[in-house]
Amino acid sequence: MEILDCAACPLRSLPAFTEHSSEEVELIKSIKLDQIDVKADRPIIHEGQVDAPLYTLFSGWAFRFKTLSDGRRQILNFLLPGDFIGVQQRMSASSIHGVQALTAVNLCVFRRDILWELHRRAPRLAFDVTWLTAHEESTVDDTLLSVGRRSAEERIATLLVLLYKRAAILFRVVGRERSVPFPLTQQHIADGLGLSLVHTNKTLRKLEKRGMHRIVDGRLELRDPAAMLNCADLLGEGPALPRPLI
Amino acid sequence: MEILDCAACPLRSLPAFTEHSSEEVELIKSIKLDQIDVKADRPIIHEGQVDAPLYTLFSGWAFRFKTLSDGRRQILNFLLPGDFIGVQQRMSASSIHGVQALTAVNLCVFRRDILWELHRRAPRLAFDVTWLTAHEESTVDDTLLSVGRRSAEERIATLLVLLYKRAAILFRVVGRERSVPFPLTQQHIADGLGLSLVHTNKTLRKLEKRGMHRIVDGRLELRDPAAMLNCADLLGEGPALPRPLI
DNA sequence: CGACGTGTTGATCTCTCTCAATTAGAGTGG
DNA sequence: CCACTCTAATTGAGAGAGATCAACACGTCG
Repeated sequence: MEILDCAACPLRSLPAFTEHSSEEVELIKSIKLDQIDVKADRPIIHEGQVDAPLYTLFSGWAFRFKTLSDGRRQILNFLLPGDFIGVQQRMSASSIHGVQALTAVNLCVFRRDILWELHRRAPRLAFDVTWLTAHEESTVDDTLLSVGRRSAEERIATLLVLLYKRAAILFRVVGRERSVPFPLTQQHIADGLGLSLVHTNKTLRKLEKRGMHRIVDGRLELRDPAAMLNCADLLGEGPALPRPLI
Repeated sequence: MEILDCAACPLRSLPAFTEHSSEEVELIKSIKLDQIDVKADRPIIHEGQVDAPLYTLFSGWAFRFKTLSDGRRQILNFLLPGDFIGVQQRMSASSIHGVQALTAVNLCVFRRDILWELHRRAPRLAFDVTWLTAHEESTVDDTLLSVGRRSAEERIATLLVLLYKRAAILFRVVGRERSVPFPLTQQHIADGLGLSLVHTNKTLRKLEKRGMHRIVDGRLELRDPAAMLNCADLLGEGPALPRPLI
């Protein structure tokens, strides 16, 4: 893919995102190194990698994860367009996670020292980075609550509702379409919720038979949003809108 | 307690923390509103509270948590002196967590709009805030890995090791003392690891009988650090040092 | 002295895991 | 065009880690 001009970035024009000043866009443009493609299921950042650059996910889905030495894997959170990748690697020496493409993705690549430069030259953008970081943490908090205290049914309902909401904002629902893109395999769901693959399948099937949702052709449809919300014990937790570095 | 002069802050002089310039200290001083005490087991920030100020934990232990509507509670992470409290509340409209004192604590209170001011006037300090936020997220990441993929034994070993390391840095081990302060009840451990109280007790007891640790009089001693590390599947994950806003 | 919080232990119960086997679709090569 | 392979989804059966229920010990405190 051709390197896009940040000033014409189509992502930023989505209703989900707030405005940048033209100087800010210029700065972003000046620190953008490249724009790259990564194929589905390929690593973006290896677990333990320390010299990774910073990325903004431009298109496609990805996820952050950690693994134990015997291979058990936990997905920490899912990344959608506009999400920032690599702040933790820059900031913390310890406790590294990997990032992997879930679908084919396209990434904007930034100089790895931009964080400091941003803080010096564009406090507003730096503020946004802090915002995004804090926001990502709150997502992990939600997942931790699920994995620690919710039953398998509740966990899955929660995940489906939250991902549906995020996807619905980013991928405008066309016409009377009631479904959103949903590229996760059941293995991804299992690894994201601390469940086994088999139990994930059975639980998913149970919810589907109850008429609560349907996953077909890589799309998710919430057929009974009320029941889903109820099962998830999520009341009015509207997701806040991130301000991506784009 | 008397309001301390930031310039003379005893916390900052600990080897754990890096230097601030005198201008930075002046700025911190100027945005510091107060210094308050909160008794053990008392809320610092209520779940759902939106107008909370920002705090730095000056002394004592605290924890962040979320609860489900039926009362199930998940502790997200434990807070020790130097930790920052309240960034998420400021940044994200959704998904609020509570913060509660675990022991009696003393907190430095900052104006709630300092985040923006910091970014404008002291980029280096703002950078530190981003650092702390990212670092706190990596802590939650570790816990999520534990809760999602580790057995009860492994979870407890992991928690004990990580808390021991943090506490050992902050509360210098006196003389040939091999123990660190450890104010958590078994209920806290259970809520932090997604386990039931009973099972937490039995697992703790099992590890203790194996000679791996001892918890007496609010202090934790790792009697067999190697076995602990091995059980935790933690190899060389030295905790990075935070730069607190103090 | 009784109430309460914390820790301890035994006895069940069950949710979730592990093992195993089958189906269906997509890709590959001869 | 047809074996062959691989991945993802599916379903049944049995096993087990951890939950729940219940009782009791101990120290602190009003």
